[in-house]
Amino acid sequence: MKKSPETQKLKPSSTGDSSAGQDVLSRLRTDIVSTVFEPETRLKFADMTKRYDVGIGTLREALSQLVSEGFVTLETGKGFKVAPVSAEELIEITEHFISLEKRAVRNAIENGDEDWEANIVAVHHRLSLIESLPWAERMERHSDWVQRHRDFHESIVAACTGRWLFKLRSIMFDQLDRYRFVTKRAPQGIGETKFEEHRKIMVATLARDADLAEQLIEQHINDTTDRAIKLL
Amino acid sequence: MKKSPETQKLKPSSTGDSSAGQDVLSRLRTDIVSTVFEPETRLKFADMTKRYDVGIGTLREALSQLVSEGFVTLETGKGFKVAPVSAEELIEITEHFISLEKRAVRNAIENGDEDWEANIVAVHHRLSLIESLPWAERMERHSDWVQRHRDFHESIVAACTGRWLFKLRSIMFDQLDRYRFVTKRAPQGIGETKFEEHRKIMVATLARDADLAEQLIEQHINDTTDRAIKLL
DNA sequence: GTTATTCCAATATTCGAAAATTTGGGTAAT
DNA sequence: ATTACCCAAATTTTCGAATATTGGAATAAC
Repeated sequence: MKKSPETQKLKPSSTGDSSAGQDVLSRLRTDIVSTVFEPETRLKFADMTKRYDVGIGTLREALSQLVSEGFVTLETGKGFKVAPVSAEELIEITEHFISLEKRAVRNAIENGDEDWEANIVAVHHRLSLIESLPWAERMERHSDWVQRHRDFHESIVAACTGRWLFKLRSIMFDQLDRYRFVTKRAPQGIGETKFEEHRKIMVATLARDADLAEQLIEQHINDTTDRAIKLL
Repeated sequence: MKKSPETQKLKPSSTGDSSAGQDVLSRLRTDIVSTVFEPETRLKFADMTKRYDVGIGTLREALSQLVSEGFVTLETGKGFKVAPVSAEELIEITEHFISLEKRAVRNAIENGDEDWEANIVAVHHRLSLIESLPWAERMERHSDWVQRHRDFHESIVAACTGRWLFKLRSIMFDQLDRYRFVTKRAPQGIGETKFEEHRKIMVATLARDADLAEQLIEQHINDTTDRAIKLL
């Protein structure tokens, strides 16, 4: 099983633990978030082994982790399915995420150093490169956007000293990503609004204004969720 | 591979999805929580397959889930290790658990029905059977106690309607369990105190007194954590 | 004596064949 | 027409052999 060269794709803020099995986990998660597999879809091994070119065992291992993360459900004997989505769940996830993210931002602002600041600026720049693109082009690179958007919000709270606070907010963020895909079909105008919101969040964070940063993030997330519910 | 009859062991409040693979996950988690494997211990497949009498693949699948749950770490190529512990982490986990549990209890008290109440009483009784035992005997059945203690606290918040609130509080509870084992070496007197605390929590919950239940739980958890830190 | 290299044993990782389970449909009995 | 039962196909679950990787000891080079 030769590794194709494109595996070497850059992963800026990722842990960097390359491995055949970890790759399929990552790809699977991205495919679910990007709704390549719709909610409730049965994930059959026969199809999957061909799509990802790995053995049944390896696939099973990746799927098992996604069960813990809440992306996939497992009924013994019936196999794996993509977890369902609902407006109700979106609302709850949003609630928890905002609560955790606000604490994480405050913590990060208190503890962040110069490297943290520099990374935010760098990652925001990468995000803005896609967000300032014409709508059609931006849509083509949607999966890139998903990754960079995640990186941006993560960079903001990267200096958070609470390991579990960070972990819990990341779980919730990944879940929100599942719902965010809906806004992919949103009208064109939204793009610019989000672009501006991200910039404001960055500025407030770098200015160490925790109150403002908290407030902006809360608005930013609530706004996205409201829009998503209407399109759900 | 014939299923031994004792597999039919009763699992009161569990999901009830019996399966060879799920069993080993459950057993493995219990063993880690019960510190059968000390933190930082390497989890070698050669030993494990004999201990749990399952294949490598099945074991790997269970370990993968435990990585997501935070009990185990995985360094690619180097294998699985039991996650480390620290007083710092214990404090943070306690903080998050109390915050989540308080919300979950209040929610459960608002939404619980008669079945919920009946289950609490039943599960508490099972717990009390062990907790009222002489100290020496109780220690012998420590792993039973771990399970029943978990079931008790879970039954209290079982009626919580927030699926993710319940899930997040469960993640934190399981993590706390890892640290609770330390109190296994605590002086004898503690047992009776905890016994009484559990009873009070049950009574307050059944009386639908959310404020009191919240307060009792907070004390109960903080007390356990304080004791654990001293013994760490 | 120290550093670098090679090799080997121990271990982790991956895979697909075999066993066990579920699903769907066809047949017979009511 | 409806239910119960059984069989066959499809699918999941489990396992251990085959492969790849790591760590360290023995040897060689400096």
